[in-house]
Formats: sequence, C-alpha cells, structure tokens
Amino acid sequence: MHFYERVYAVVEQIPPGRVTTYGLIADFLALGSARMVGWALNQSHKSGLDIPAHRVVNRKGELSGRAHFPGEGVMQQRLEAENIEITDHRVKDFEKLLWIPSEHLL
DNA sequence: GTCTTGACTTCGG
DNA sequence: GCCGAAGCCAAGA
Repeated sequence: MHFYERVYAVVEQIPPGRVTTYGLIADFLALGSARMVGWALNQSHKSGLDIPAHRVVNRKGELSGRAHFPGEGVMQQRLEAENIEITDHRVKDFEKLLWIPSEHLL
C-alpha cells in the first residue's frame, strides 16, 4: 500500500457537495507533507482510477489544481454540478463546505 | 549518487 | 493582508 493509495481512499470518501484541503489529508494520513497529496492526485489519472480530485483544494479554498484537469474549467464545472459555487477560482463558503477527514473517518 | 520540481503550508517581515 | 523564504518528501532526470 503506497501512500498515494491511501490518499485516493480518503478523497473517495469526500461527500459530494463538500471539499477538503491537501493539508488536512496530509495531516490525517500523517504524510508529513501536503505536497505529497497533490503529487498523488497528479498520478491518479495515470492509475486509471476515477478520483474526485476536484473536491480537493488548497488551504484558501482555491482551485489550485485546475490546470491539471483534462480540459479548461473542468474542475469548476464538476464542483458546480455538485451545487458548489465558484467565484474567481475559489470555493464560495469554503469554510462551511470544508469536510474534515479526522472528524468523519476513524 | 545528487539536483530539480512540484495539484502545499507555515512563518517572518 | 500580501510577498519571499523555508520546510516538506516522493519522482524523474
């Protein structure tokens, strides 16, 4: 079990309409570095798995990973499809929609 | 083997 | 509140 497989497991648990951050996932899995989460998700498309990576944003609620999606604006569209409002590449009411792994997973 | 590069975060100024 | 620097750690060159 590589660390990125655990990242996928957590990301898959994020409920639709909610978001979480790289740092929270890194902390919950004790990865020691939030960058590893982003790196893991970068590999996710390669794994052929369907990971809802659009629900993972940086600590400010910005869609920092949008550039790595297949098309332009794909990340935002997927979030809007879950009733999450995006303004200027940021999640509206980010703090309210924030889903904290440690409060829901063990 | 070292060096660079990040879908990041925190701290000092 | 906004920079710049540093810390972080796994790939890829």
